[in-house]
Amino acid sequence: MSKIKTPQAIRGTQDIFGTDAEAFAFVVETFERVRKLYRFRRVEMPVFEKTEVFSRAIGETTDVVSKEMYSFEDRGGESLTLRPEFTAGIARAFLTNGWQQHAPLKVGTHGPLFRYERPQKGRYRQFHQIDAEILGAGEPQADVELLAMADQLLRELGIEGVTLHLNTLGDGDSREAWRAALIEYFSAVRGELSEDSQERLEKNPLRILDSKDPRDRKFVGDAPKIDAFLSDDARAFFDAVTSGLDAAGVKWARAEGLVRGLDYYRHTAFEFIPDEGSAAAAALGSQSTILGGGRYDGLMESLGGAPTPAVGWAAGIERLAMLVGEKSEPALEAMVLVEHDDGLAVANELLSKLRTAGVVADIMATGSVKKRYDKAVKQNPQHILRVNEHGYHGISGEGDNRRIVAAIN
RNA sequence: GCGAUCGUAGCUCAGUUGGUUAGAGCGCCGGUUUGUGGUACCGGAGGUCGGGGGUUCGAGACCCCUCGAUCGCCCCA
Repeated sequence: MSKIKTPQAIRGTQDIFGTDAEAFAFVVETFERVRKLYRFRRVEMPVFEKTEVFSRAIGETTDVVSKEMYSFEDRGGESLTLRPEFTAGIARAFLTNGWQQHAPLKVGTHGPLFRYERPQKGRYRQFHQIDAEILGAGEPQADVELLAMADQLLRELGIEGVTLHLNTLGDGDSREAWRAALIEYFSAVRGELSEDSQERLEKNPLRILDSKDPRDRKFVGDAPKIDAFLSDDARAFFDAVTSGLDAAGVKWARAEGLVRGLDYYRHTAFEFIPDEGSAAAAALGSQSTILGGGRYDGLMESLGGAPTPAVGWAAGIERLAMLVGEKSEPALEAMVLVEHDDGLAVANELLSKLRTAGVVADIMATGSVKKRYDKAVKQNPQHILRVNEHGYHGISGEGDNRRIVAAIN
């Protein structure tokens, strides 16, 4: 018999099991419940799209597109890509399916995303997000509702010590003027910046603002602020968002340095980040953003559609699952213990009745009688139903067993 | 893409300055003793020490490469 080598899992993928899987499911279930409260409609999206959907929407120069996508040619020679995010695909669907007729359209979804990155705590190559978008809504009210939903979700997940960091990038003109000012400002001290930021100066100068490098931090404080470049409209928009949040009881903090890495963002940008020193911060390590998003009014045009305002956010399920605490698997209410194999038929009948009645039940029917009891007890059942060759002959266990008794009679 | 640490049975880990048949606990399988559901004990299976090269009389221990994990940088959810 030749030795077959077991193939190993692909780097950066996870096999989630037990209490971790329960925490994962808890996040998804809570999201689904809150989603319905806010009347976000469920959508299911393809896991892959034509590569251009992402390259055009997200931006060719972004790290996500330039070095993190899983792209391949299908048998027809077409370049396809495993989705690295939800937003671009949802925007494409909005355009190709004529969802304009439903605008403003609130949708939510969840599922796996793929990014070729170095795996790390809270960062995987196949990871999972929950996602909420409001398409075709240009009013600040949409931003407010979306953020209120995110805030409620985090509360219902029982996650504490997390703050909404909020910023505005202004409209397209504001953003460009600010960007130009930042380039001018940082170019003057170029030689003193970190190597990373010297490169960012070319590719994405906004990102210098949230650099962690002390060499950069020195200059960030005095860097030009977006507020100085906001048009009156952009300022009014942001004010409407913040006053709406206040009215909705959503706590937030202004974060002037907060920017987004993807090209399509305008106006509102936000991240929910654990407070320094909190348990959540410790649990997440350096991958600290648990929910992030913003307004992407320019995205539809980049996909060839009519100008369509939209806002959205996404949150990493793995990161949220790390914060929701231990989620135990459902308690075993009734264990049917088969003391003799001739009792199997009776046992199966009992099991059927129990489960039909909604009782969490399992069966133990292998090994010696002693082993059966030992193994059954280790699963910590609330009650044990004994079955032998003569049939069912009793129930034991602490506490109320009326549901169980009623189910089997 | 860069850096640091790490990789021994299913799991958690020991394995002294390189030296005879690689160990423990838990788990698993079998049994004994108890016990009319949580005990104690005995035995067993299971590892080409992540993989590949090299140094050496001899390497799980040293060197190189590679794969993977973990944690940072970067990026992002």
